[in-house]
Amino acid sequence: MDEIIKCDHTGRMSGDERREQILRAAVELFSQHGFKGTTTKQIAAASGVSEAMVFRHFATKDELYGAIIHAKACIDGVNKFPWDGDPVVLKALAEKDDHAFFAGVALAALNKHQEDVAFMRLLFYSALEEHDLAERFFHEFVEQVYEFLGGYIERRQKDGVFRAVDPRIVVRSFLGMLIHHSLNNILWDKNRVILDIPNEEAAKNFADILLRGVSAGNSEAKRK
Amino acid sequence: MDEIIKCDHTGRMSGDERREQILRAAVELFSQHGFKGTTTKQIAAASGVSEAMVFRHFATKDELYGAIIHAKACIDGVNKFPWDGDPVVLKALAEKDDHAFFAGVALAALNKHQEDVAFMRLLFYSALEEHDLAERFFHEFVEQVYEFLGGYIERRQKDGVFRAVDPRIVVRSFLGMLIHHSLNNILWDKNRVILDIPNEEAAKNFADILLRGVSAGNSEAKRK
DNA sequence: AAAGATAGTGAGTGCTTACTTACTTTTAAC
DNA sequence: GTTAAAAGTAAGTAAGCACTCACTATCTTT
Repeated sequence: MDEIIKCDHTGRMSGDERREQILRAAVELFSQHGFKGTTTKQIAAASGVSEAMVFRHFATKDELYGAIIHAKACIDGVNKFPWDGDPVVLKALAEKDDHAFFAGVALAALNKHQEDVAFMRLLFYSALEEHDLAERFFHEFVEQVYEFLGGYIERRQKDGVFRAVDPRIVVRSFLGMLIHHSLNNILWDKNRVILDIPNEEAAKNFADILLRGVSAGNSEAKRK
Repeated sequence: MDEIIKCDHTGRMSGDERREQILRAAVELFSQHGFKGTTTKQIAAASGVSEAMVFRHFATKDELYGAIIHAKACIDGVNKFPWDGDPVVLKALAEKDDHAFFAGVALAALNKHQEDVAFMRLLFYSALEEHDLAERFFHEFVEQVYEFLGGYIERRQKDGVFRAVDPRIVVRSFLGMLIHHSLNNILWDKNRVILDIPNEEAAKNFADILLRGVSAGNSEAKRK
């Protein structure tokens, strides 16, 4: 009869609601202090419940970590490219508009990094601590990015637009620019002392440098 | 009279010797498991002494970490560029041989990263855990790299050889290629599944892409 | 209103942590 | 050869850790 939306953060919650809240708190804390640097007590406090409740939902701390991986991988879409469905990128891809394509990919990636700092930090912690997330992320996501971007570059090489370089080196260079830029903003230069530019500008510049860097030369044809 | 060199690793050591051994063990362990993931018991065991000895040399775990920072920063030369004193880079710098310069810088950096994986990991842990090392490294090293490389780029722009781009973006792109490549090899793709090339080749390719990417062009500019 | 299920807790468990104390062994200077 | 400093340790300590258990409060179903 009365289907009141439960938005009170204080009282008793349904199992699923509480489970998600614990998960959210754990993501935040693990991303801030790492797996070993976060205590179950902290997680309980951040979720507004007793420690016992945390262990009712997740048998061990490791299982909680595993659930985070699952949630991030399946729901949040680790398997999905940040530029998936982006009309600008899609159009550029179809029309072989190199600059729009690489700038679009770059912008989508930079925006994603900026929006989900917690996930970025989690990813780096998991790589250092050698948890599953890092390996999984690498195989399920990074390798596909190399395939996708590398494939595009290969096609453009066949078109005679890009010069002959190992496409994987080109992808590495490009991802290097993007990820290093985001990493700088997240980890080292949070106040953007060295370089403070909007993502749009950064994306354009990175795409520009890369494309000029791999173009077959200006005298030749551009499009086939 | 008898000045026998002490090289036995088993028996009693002088204070300084033991201190250094503890430091070495701590560097290795902190770089592997992070600050919070390493116990003083582990450090003691790895140094071949009791835990009490660790605390005789370093009053707290934090002080031990501080000593590592100091050692890495002052002795190991965080303030020094990996390419400092490199004859190839020096010659290229004097002769304004752009490709030799950037390839030389890249190679020196990549080699340094490969040789001192422990330091790289320590640096990333400290950035995530927000210890002093990260901030110090940034201010005492990274900012100088931007100044050094940015200065070179600026000069070449005045020479009319490089096109007009914010030099800091160029530096970020270049460092991005280098650091991301090393990071990939250290953290994610240890078996070099995606890309397995010697540092020389990587350095050449990165320099190549960057230089073509920022060159003023032999006939005409491309955009704008 | 009774009953069963579920949300929730306080007060533990045994183990590990960073750090200490009281004590013994080795070295070296006189 | 005595002695005093320095190298070294075994056996602690209190606090903190992941995790448990016995129990209560609240909701839902009938």
